[in-house]
Amino acid sequence: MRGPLLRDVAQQAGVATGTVSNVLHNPAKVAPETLARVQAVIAELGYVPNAAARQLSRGRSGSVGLLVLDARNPFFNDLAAGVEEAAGSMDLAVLLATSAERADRERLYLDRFEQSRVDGLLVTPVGGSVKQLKAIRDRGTPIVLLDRLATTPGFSSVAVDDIEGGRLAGQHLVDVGCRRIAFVGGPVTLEQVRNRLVGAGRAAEAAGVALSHLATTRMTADEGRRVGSEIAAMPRRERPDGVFAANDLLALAILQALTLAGIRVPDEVAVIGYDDIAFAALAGVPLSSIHQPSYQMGRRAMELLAATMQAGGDSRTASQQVVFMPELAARASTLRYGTRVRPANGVPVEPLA
Amino acid sequence: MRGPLLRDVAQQAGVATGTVSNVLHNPAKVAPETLARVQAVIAELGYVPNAAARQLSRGRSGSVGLLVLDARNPFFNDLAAGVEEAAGSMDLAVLLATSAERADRERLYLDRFEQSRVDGLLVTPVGGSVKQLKAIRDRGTPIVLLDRLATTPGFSSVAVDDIEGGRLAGQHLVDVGCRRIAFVGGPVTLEQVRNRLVGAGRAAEAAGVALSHLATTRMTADEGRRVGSEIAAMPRRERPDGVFAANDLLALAILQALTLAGIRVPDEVAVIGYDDIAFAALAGVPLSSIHQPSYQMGRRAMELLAATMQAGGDSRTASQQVVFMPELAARASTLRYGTRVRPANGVPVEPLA
DNA sequence: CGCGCGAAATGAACCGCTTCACACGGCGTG
DNA sequence: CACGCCGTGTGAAGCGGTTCATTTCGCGCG
Repeated sequence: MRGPLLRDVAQQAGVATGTVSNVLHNPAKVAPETLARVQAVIAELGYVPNAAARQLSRGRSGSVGLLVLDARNPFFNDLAAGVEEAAGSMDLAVLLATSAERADRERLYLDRFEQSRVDGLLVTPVGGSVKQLKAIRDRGTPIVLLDRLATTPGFSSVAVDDIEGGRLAGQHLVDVGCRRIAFVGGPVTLEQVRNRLVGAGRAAEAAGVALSHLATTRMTADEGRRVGSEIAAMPRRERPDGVFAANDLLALAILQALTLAGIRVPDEVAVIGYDDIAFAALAGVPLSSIHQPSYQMGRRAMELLAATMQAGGDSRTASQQVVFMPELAARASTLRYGTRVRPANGVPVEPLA
Repeated sequence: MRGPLLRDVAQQAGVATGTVSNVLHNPAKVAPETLARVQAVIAELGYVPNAAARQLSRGRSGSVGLLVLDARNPFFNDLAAGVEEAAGSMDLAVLLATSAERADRERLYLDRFEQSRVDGLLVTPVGGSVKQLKAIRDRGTPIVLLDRLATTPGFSSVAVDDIEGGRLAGQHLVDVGCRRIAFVGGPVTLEQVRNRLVGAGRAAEAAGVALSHLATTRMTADEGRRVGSEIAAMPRRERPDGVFAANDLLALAILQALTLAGIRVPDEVAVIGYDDIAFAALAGVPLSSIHQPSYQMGRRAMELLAATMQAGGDSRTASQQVVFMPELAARASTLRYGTRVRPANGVPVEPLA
């Protein structure tokens, strides 16, 4: 039941195996009529090259591994699309895997990738596997860290400035007149959460506005609903008049809980999220959010990786850190009547449709 | 710069290559102390097996290919998660790719998968590549079609009954008192859209209710907004009092457009979507939808594929069609005050093979 | 004491392709 | 006319594992 081999094609066409190989990869090096004949035989026999054999003899896989935290998160989907796009134009295949934020799965997939001899690796690290990453890199596989600033020297990375993102969100709430801001998110073991909180804190402090932190155990809709109801249940004068949620899923759930409780958004409470997923703009009250150029980040990361791969063979190239700036996408959930908002850096403010 | 090979490990540990291979795959066949010694050397040298070489000599890849239409669609994310879960428990790796509904990409990835000698293939066909799929199957790779009933004999498939889903949605709108229903979606070249429309048509007809079709060119938020505004702009007596959108993205956009235009949902217009994505329940007015057991579909498809793979080697097994039943998820966007809705039928029905 | 047996280890043959040193005319050039 | 070169082909030597028939050895048993 095994299919025809390259040597079967060669025999059938009356040429050497090397010639068939050339027909496949260097058509220019083959005389026109030979080429035609061989191609005909290939079609006739239904020959399908064996990728494993090719990889083995070539010594390169022609693919890169992409390990993300959560395949269901739109942010990572966009990121992956960007990577794929860039990889495609370089004739590289992308192997995608999800760690689901679990260290054991991260280890598993990193192992698999290394065994597959990927030419490069793009990783959003769960954390804790720095050692393994170093080992892989030291064995010769270029690695670019994603969505996390490389603290460890020797790694390149593409990330977005979460502190600045937090600051933007906090400043925006201040700008629309909030005096008691609540930051919702957690666990703080997540670097992103910490940084966004820090950024918001700076903006609040600078404006002399109070900032509280309502912790969540995870960033899910359930947790958002819970916190939303808690906020709604607070006595009016203690209640925050501005909520900054660490991601859009939380924000949307909070928004819903508040609305259901009869609290007017943005008049009584302004709400802003983070990530600017497609559904943010689709909410009943369109949700303000912090936009990250996820697609571009993916592209850029892949380009950076490619550069490292080129140089990587022999020279120890300096690592690069690319930091993207997040942007404010202001929508109805924060834009109170009569508020005037300074346009954020470059970004079109989108008031109601 | 090349890493240590299996034979280096063997030499260093003073054993034959076969023994090292056994240490890796049949530890039970190796004497305890030899095992320990070899493992120590492996760790010391940082030996990483070469997957290509292993695959070449074993003749199997230990992986399956999964080709979906759209990686950004939550439905496919869930499906993929189900596949991955099932595959994981069978020690199979999943290679994921997106055709983006483009026939050329479908061809490309099918080729790649076949060249990688995947042990099986799960495909949501774009359409038009039936021929290629047949060829691949005839060359010996088991294939299970996803989210589409296999019309071609000889293919197994896992799908959901879209006609029934359409009927459920239509019936629900009838049940909550709608007399003029609009179906929104397109293009009708998509089988799913056609079937949902047919199902809705049956329910409407049976109840003697009018059903119109507002066509869209694509199922995107933009198109939803457009149609939503059009509906809002209609004179009241012509306006539908129930809208069934072919997916949730459309539905959410319509919902938003109606709300923004000051039309009360569900009182003036009831809205129901399809897919029951996570964000449906998070909308300002929680969106009713038709739920598909995407995760289970993924699991089941993988199991079906595994069964085919087992049998596939020699016997020509009968193909199986598994059809899941969609379920109504009734929420605020259709539940008018005082309406009584018959509970939807309980459990997914799987007709046996 | 000789024999058979199972546990442990061996190592050469293969898996299917790419590569590359080399062969073989035919042709323009000095 | 001899030479070198170029356009075409050739085919054997790897690439790095797995497999399996075979060898080795210690031990219980008649």
